[in-house]
Amino acid sequence: MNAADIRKTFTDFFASKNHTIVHSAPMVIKNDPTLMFTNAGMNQFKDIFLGNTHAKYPRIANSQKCLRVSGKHNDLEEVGRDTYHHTMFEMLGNWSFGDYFKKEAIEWAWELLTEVYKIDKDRMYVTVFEGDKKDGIPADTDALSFWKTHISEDRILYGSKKDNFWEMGDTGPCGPCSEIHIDIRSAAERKKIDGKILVNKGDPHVIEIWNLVFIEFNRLSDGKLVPLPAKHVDTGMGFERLCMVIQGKKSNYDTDVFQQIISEIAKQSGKKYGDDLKSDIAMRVIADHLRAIAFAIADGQLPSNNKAGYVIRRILRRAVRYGYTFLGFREPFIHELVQVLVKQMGDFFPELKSQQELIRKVIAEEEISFLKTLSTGIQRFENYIESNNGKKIIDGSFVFELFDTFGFPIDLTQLMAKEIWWNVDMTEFNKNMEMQKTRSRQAATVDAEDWIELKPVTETEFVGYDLLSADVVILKYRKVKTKDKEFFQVVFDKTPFYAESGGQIGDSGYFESNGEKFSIDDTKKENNLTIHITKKLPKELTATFKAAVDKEKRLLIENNHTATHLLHSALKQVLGTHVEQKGSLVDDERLRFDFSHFSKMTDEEILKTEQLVNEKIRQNIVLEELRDIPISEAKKMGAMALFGEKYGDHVRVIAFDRKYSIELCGGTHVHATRQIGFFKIVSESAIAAGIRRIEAITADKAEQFISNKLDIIMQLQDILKSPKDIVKSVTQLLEQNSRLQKQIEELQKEKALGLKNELIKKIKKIGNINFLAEQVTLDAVGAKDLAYAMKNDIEDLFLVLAYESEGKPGLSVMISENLVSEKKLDASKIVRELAKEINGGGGGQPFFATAGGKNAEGIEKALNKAVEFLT
RNA sequence: GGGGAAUUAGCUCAGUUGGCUAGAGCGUUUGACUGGCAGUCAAAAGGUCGACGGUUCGAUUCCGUUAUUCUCCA
Repeated sequence: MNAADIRKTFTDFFASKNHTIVHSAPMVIKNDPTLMFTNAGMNQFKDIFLGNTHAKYPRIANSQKCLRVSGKHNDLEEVGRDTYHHTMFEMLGNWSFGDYFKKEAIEWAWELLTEVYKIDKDRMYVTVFEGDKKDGIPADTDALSFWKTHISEDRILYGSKKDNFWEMGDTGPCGPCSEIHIDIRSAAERKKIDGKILVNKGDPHVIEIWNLVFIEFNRLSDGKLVPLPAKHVDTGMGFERLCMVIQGKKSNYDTDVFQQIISEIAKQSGKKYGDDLKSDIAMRVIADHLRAIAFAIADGQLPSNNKAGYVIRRILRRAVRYGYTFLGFREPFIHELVQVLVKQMGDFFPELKSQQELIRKVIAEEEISFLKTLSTGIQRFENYIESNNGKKIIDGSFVFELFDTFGFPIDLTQLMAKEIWWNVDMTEFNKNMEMQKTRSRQAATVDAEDWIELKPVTETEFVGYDLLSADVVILKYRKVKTKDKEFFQVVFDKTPFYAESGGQIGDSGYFESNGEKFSIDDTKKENNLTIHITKKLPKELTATFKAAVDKEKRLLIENNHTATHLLHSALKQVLGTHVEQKGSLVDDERLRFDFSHFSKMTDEEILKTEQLVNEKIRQNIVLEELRDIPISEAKKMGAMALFGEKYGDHVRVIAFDRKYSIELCGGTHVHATRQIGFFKIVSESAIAAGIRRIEAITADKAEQFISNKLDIIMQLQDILKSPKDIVKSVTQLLEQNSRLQKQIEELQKEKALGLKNELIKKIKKIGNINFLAEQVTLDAVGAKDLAYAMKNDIEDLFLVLAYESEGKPGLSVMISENLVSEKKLDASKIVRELAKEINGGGGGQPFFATAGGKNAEGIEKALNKAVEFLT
């Protein structure tokens, strides 16, 4: 069975058990501060388990794209070294939300594995929870007795809380779990050691294949467990592992999921997979990481310099690094593999296929930039070796700097050091690393107190589409302390405040009761919970409050959000249908829209886009809002969905003329487009390969922008005495100007020459030195110019110039270089001496120095004193 | 969220106890050589030294704030 068949068999099987098959949610997560990427199949159902949302279907099954780069079982640096860990993987799962429980979950898992996939029963073991005295939970005898009907008791093992009790977090839903393990070792090995002993011991060939979680408790913040009214099933089976088992391989990487990619890498590098451990690891790393990056980009997460985007960048860089070190790649190569991946997975994941070109370009760009990072790192390394000639040991602090600041991989540093028989001070390096870590940890501690619940928490009703103020009560609140801030998070039963989402910033405003008014500074969403941020709490918490959104600000935000939709459609018309939204920011000041497009927009294209948007604004198109319609219907209407939508069978559709703009969107919009007034693009730029960014403004901001520009033109016209053609007249002026400039320069030269000649006449010969100390009516720069000019003309010069500018006295001393060396004269020292007379200080070089002071009366004295330095 | 670094001519970058009236290579323009292409030589143009504020007689250089980018940690 090939991988595609195995996947299909899974979904078909659960469909036959009355499960609804849903799509994989995007791998990139928005609106959850605790998670950047989907790391388990259950993520998209988290709200249901938390009780924030109701389940739409009682039974669900799917294959979910997941990404794991850190965590207790998975460290990015370990992926590829073994044969069964991955960054990106598919998790097959089935769920029950308050429907079936342990009996069916166990029965079906067993049926699917043994009867459908025909896996040898003799190789399987299962584990059940042994109970925990501290928590006061008994052993999972239910699971045990269900298992006994399928498998002999000596193949059932007890697991501790660590392995067999699943918790989502410190608090929240949790429960015992039951794992199915499989032994894929050879017969000879199995004879030597009983597979039972190796379960959960890290043997790569005795592995967990399916985890069945039975969610039946809720853990409170004091650590107590209470039974849940509705019990859920949450299962997860690693797709790649399953393929390995069914295809009779010893490594995930030997399955058809990876082999095509690996053989392409082998071809390009001229090495054979299986020949050498190090190059094998490199090929596995690259094959794995390619999948992670490609899917992340397809889901809308581009590599960038922070947060989720940086995680993606690092995964890619790790792949480049392995290719560079172990396979000898010196040129970008990973982007060439994209086509192989798309050929293989593009059918089941159409998002890969539709964005193939973008994925390729983005990866290529990133590869180039990392290869550059490597070469600057090598340069720095070589400079260090040269300037520490023969030291034979590289300072830990230097290695750390190379790593921490310039991103040069530590293992490359070690490799390069080894090649020239140098050592690296790793103790010092690790010390630096440890310091960095503790510093970060300290800064990251957000001290959130427990939620204080005033009323049972239900879903907060959002009324902000229709109302800007509402009577609300507080459901719960908590105090949060960060390093330099302290504030409260408040949850209402309903709210007109829009929580930051989909690029639109959160509303601000206030809530009040009994004449007491409290500002709401921001509104955020956490796990579907709308959180209002305020600095102060009312005394009477149980009162009914009037919660009101800052109306003006909201209107401006709506202008920009609707304009974003109009722009999106306009771009598709002007540039083509390949334009896809890649990011968006909407606030009360401006809108920022990132989209896929491969070349710089021309001035005409920008103009055309603006014209189209403004035309739509003038048409005063009325908002058509379909608040709760099935996603299938929305798609039929042609709504643009972004990065694939999260599961949920009802969505909100926003249309401004169905033929023009129709999008799935949760944001707030104007009632009719004329409110936007005017739309103006202020910049168009590149933010990544194949991605462009437009920044634009609307309404009074746009009006202001235009009137400022017009004002400049009016002023110009005024200044130029209203010519017919401003451009022509300015051009003429510029020409004239440069002509005059040259004349002035000549005149100034003449004048300076005059001044210079006048001064030259005053020069006194003292010994063989040409001495002059004079006051001039120049400023510091003029004096400097003059001094340099004099130096060029007069040999053996000793010149002191004094001047007064802006009421302050200044001195400049210029001494010919030959005098400096022959007579050991030092303008710097001299000027400091002279400056005493004007209550000042100064300095400079031996041949030229300046000083400034406060006492202009002293100028004459200073000039008189100058002659003393000649002897 | 925290730490480090970078930002200098159209491009790639030099420029350390703060003072050499800011430099190089490539590119651009002009001129000469040549039948043309190309090339060689010569010359020129081009810089608010990211922005703002401070210290100083003087800041590209030191300090602070900010923007953008890079990078490591959480």
